[in-house]
Amino acid sequence: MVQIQLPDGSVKEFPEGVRPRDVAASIGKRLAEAAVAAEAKGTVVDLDRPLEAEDGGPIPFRVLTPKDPEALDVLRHSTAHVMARAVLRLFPGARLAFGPTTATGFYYDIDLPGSRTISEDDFPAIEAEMRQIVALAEPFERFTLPVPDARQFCEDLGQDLKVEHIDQELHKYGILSFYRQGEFVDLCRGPHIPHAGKVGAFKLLSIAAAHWKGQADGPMLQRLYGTAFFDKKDLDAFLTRIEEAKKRDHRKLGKELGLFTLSEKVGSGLILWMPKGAIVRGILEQFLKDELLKRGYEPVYTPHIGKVELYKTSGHYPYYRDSQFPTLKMLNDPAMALVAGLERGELDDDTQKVLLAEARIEEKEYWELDAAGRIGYVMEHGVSEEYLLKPMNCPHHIQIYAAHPRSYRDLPVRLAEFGTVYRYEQSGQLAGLTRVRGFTQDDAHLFCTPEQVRGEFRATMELTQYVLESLGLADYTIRLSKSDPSDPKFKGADFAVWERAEADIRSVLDEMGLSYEEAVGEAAFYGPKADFVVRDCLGRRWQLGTVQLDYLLPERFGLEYTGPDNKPHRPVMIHRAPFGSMERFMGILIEHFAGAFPLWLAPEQVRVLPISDKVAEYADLVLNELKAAGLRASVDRRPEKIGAKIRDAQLEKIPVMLVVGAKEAEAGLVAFRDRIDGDLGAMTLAEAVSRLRAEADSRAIRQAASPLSPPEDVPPADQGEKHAY
RNA sequence: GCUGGCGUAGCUCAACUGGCAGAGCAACGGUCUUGUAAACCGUAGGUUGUGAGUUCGAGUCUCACCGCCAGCUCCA
Repeated sequence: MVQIQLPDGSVKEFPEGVRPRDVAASIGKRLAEAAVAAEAKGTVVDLDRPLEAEDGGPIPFRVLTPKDPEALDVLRHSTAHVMARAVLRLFPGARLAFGPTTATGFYYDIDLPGSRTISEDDFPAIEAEMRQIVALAEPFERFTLPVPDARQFCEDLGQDLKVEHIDQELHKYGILSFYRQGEFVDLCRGPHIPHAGKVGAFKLLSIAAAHWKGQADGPMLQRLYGTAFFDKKDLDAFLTRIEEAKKRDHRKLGKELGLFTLSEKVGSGLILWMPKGAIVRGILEQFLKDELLKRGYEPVYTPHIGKVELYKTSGHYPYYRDSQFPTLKMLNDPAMALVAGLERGELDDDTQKVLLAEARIEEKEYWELDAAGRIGYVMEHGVSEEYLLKPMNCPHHIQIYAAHPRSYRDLPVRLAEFGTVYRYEQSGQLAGLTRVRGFTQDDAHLFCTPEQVRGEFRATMELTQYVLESLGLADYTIRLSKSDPSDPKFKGADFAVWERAEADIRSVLDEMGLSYEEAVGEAAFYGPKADFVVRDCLGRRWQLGTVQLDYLLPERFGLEYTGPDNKPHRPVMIHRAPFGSMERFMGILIEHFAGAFPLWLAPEQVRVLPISDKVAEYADLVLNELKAAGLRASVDRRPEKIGAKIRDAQLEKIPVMLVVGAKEAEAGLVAFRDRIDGDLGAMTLAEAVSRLRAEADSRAIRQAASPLSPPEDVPPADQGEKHAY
């Protein structure tokens, strides 16, 4: 007998091998009809999967219906099978790779014969084929085979990617499961819905390429994305939400609202801040600067370039060579003379010989080259100085720390700078403000004693939380990024030190009561870190604020302080940036507010709207009062009707409009119109000003009730692979 | 960097299978003097991303390059 414990706590007995379907039926007919799958002992299983007795007492069990989120996941995975089946019908010879679900749908990686690709034009045909399959409502039938038979079976099906996967990964499981649906059979862990008829609504969303098993040098597969729901209404709501989310895209809003721009003539990934965007960014920077001064930081300024040796010492240069702009090379004087002479073609061999010697250039290879080759050779070897656009600020700040002897009494030293750094990101990776090639970090480096580490780390975490909360950004997760001893990135690291650092961070996070996920291998090469991760309007995850613990760079640069024992000690460094990058943060903030910044951040806070130019003089008076109160204001003097002026101000997302006509001019009033609450009626100018000042000074955040909940998360691939075979 | 898609006026988009590059909004000029989300009339605006090629003829077809978008890989 099998003992089954239902969600209400009651325990029922069934014969050995009873199927979840039977259990559901024993509870009620409607439940049995609605059943999609079941959860037994915390695992989601098919309705036909026999349940076996356990030693540990009754099996916790519940029936999953379309109301349960887990059921949606099962449905989507089954829909992925339906899609794969449709594709195999339309493209005979296609080879299947992986077909997992994601938080919002599913995809299947497919290799088409003859390097054919799928395009969106193929979607209607695939969807039509899928509809036919769904209409047949054929069951998903599970069967198992031992590895050798399973391997042969896949080979017979011509699914050699599956064969490869069995050879490399799955062989260790001994027995593998398959699901059959009509003529279609797929190696798959399951579980699945009982039959295809449960698929209420589905849609293919996009097509893109993906590498087989995520290996950059592996073959490219077609990744076909789709989503499915039990109910068409849910699908429609999902699609509407995607459309709404796209309207928040910071790239679209940034252009519409004149916040920033990009120019092909300047270069990809290089942001040009326009006046309105610069105001918002400037306010954010000032907000943080004020906060840092309160918290004992000292502002510093450092240049945009540094000698390449500096970054060789820090270790950044060798590690990130591929993602840096090339170095700036300065030639020594004789080398420059040599290049200039060669370009004019007027140097005899003797002169060249003399200049080569003066430039300290090895001449053996030189003479084998033609004139152009010689110029290149000299430019390569006659270098006196080589500079790098700084890819991060720490080495400069370290030099400030090291500029004079430090006592333990001076620590912690907290050096802060909005430092602009340059990284040559891969072209395909650039995206609006969120991934760029030049950006400004709200950077600071803390130098402290080992005893101070935990306190300083906690203080910086609290600062970051304060900053995010001040901006109404509550929807973030914290990621503890750790080392990975098997990753060459951490080669030569002292893992005893790393473990201590990771334990320090973990204990601070626990002490603060913060929940976090741990990410192995995500650490910086010099230390573990706690990252604040937020999502953009499309659900993509971005790292914003970060707090990083570093025992390595103080070592590499030989930093010291004198301890109470009058002996030299090594300080510990904390790298931290609450906003992360100003560019990325602005991008996220634009999307967060949908471009409608709260009063204290809005580029234009108030617009005075005269009813006609008969009150132009009064409008100017109002404007001057607003400006005198430190508010960013303008007057709309266009010969338009008031309705048009309101509409335009509303579309520009200006927080407050002050409408003035003859009535107001006569009585010294303004008609106060709020972007969110609408017409609030007439009030004195003084009243309006104090109201505005109060809202701005309190940094209040009011947002129009948004029907748009944040989009669902798109999980990292490793979380999405639960149906990986 | 890789795979695929897309580049037409400042913006949003038209232009049947190759056959005279167009509209709305914005801009500019004028009329109207306006009461809480779009007044009316007119003017101007283009080497169709760049460069080659095919063709009597290219926005449209081919190739290369540049840029953007999605995904993959990467991300100090």
